[in-house]
Amino acid sequence: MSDSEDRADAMFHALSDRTRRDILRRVLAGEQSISRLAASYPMSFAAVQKHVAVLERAGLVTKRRSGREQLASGDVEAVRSVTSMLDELEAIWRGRIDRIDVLLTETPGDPSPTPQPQED
Amino acid sequence: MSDSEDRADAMFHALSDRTRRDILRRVLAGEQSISRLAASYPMSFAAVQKHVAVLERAGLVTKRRSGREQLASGDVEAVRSVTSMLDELEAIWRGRIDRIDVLLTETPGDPSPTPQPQED
DNA sequence: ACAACCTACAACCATTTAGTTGTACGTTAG
DNA sequence: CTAACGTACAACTAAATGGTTGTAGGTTGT
Repeated sequence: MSDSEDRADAMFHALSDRTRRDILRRVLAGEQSISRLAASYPMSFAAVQKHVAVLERAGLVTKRRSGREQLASGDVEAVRSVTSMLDELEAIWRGRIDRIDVLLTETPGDPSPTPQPQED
Repeated sequence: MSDSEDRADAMFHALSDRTRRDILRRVLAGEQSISRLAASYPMSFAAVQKHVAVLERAGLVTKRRSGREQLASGDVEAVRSVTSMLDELEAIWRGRIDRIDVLLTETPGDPSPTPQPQED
């Protein structure tokens, strides 16, 4: 149903942790094994593994197996899709949105099925 | 210490909830009272109040009192600052960062104070 | 004055999150 | 073969999150 909103939730959530942002920077700069990444942070291997999993679920990172290693790399297209969500917010501010009602969802539960103009 | 990282944490976290993103869209389109906002969502007034507070702490929204109403409006500059964080990630991917070691923080705990080249 | 309205905030609850440790399993090097 | 390495995953804990209800205080209109 709200598929793109689910994706947005996952992406922003993935980016809301500094360790994950740091991991993303590294794997955007170049493929890195999980253990290589884990060595960079003052936490357990499993913790870093989980962070990578969060990034992967959000689509910001992809994994590729090479022998016994798992190589992670960042997906710049996913980063761009987040940027465009923010650009959309900026466009709303500019008032340059054609059909603003499409973006201003009455969201979960939708108490106003009929799109009332909602003026004062 | 990691002041800008704290801010980034707060901003991305604020954006990671669809209700908050929707609220942000509305207040970017124009000032809205909290109760007006609350009427739009299938949750209690207090819940919406908390969401606005999260957005406010992140600096994405500012509040102004007008009589008995509290008017919230979106700060587009804050949105732009998030965009530039993402642009920075994209720049890393392009490999066009001058001093990448500044961005690739050894983060919390910093186990490698001496910036080793870290080649294979 | 008084009722209705808007807001603030505390207390509580269920779920998720970020971290830990421990175990298990495939892979690589001697 | 065996030891060391890289990973996966389950189970657990503490803290944060998103929601609720209830109470209280300032503002507005009649």
